[in-house]
Amino acid sequence: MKAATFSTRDRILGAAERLFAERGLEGASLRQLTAEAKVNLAAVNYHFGSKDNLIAEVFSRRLDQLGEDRLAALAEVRVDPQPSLEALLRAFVEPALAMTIGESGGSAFMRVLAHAYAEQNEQLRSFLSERYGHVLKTFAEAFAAVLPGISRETLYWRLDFVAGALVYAMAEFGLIRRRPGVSEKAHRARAAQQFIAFAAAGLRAG
Amino acid sequence: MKAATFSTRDRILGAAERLFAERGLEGASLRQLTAEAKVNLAAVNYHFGSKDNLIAEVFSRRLDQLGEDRLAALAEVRVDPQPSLEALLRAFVEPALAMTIGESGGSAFMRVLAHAYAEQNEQLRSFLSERYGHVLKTFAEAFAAVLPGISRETLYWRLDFVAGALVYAMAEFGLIRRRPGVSEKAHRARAAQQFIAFAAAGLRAG
DNA sequence: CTAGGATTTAAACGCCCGTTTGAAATCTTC
DNA sequence: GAAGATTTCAAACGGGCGTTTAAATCCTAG
Repeated sequence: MKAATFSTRDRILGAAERLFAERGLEGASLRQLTAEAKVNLAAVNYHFGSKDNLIAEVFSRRLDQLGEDRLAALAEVRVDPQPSLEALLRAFVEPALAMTIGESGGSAFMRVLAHAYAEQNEQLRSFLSERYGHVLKTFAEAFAAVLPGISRETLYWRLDFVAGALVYAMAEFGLIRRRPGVSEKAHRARAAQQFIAFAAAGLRAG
Repeated sequence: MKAATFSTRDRILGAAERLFAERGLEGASLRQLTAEAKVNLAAVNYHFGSKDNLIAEVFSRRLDQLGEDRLAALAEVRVDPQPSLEALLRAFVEPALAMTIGESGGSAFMRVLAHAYAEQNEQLRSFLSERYGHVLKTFAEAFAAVLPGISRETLYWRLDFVAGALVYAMAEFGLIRRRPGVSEKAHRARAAQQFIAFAAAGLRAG
């Protein structure tokens, strides 16, 4: 545990993500957070100005990365002029899954996101759509191209359902838990496979 | 506004549901709550013992009712010895939708539920599965009966996805908002129709 | 009508919160 | 290695939190 190899700022961000996920944005206090990061209480206000700014920074870091990864995966899929619906879904889902297994936080950030949704914070919501809307729009176009028989309204409803199921699944809200014998990686791979089959069928619905 | 026609206890429960949904279980304070209910601060602890007990009571009231309604709807559908998957889904979805439009709180309680999920409170989670697990189990059996080709594992995954999409849709997290001209009732009916088509296709997936 | 239990009330309890402060320590730069 | 900027630190600030208390009020049964 060489925490000292990370800067104060980075240690705060890491601890913030972990604790926000565990206890929610309001539930995680700066005192808990700075203790976990082994950093002085005042450091948050020194480096970020306020707790709210810290929250915004946590979201920006992750969502910018996730958006880039998703668009990159989509571009790769689109090398094929007529990609399958499943391939498009994979481009959407796998960067999110990779984020939740690749990092120390596990599914932490997805729970932060779920909290944010549940808190119905309008400020945060508009921040998200401003910062991230173009990614969803690009994917919506791509889905529309491979689902020619579907009205725009129906497509948007179904994308909403897909997003809901994905957050729910990735935050591990559901009944299904990873069994002791199964590695987290294998569990996630299974989740992705199940999810893509389910979502593809739902999007294609009669 | 004749608040006085409701008992102190009932006014607390009503205000609690509204505020918990707006601000989360931790975000809503007893001072805000008792002010909204036009009730003395100490009344919560007098009538419920603690804030935690009040939270449990809010969940119990709603979930007991929802569980009963869903099982009643399921029983009705099962009069037909070979009900359609869509009919089973309707029995699952419509009591939930009816709850969110019938009451003053709108989609309030669903957001309370989403908060609870996001908070990953183990105590609450086991409370939910203890109190509510039999309803989900009964539905799982019914779904299994009309989806003979599907393994148990796959069925559980898909039910998880369905639950996630439903909570997400009902809490109005998504991009789709009710348009000014459309009544809430009509909006919900459209949501139910879209959701059932999507979920049925997803459950049947190849 | 009145005694006694149920309810409501105002006030206070100790605790944790986010933020601010000004001094100490640590890095930079010449 | 001194000067100056950056970063860390302990301490304190005012304020909101859930809960408890004891007195005041209301209700009801004898």
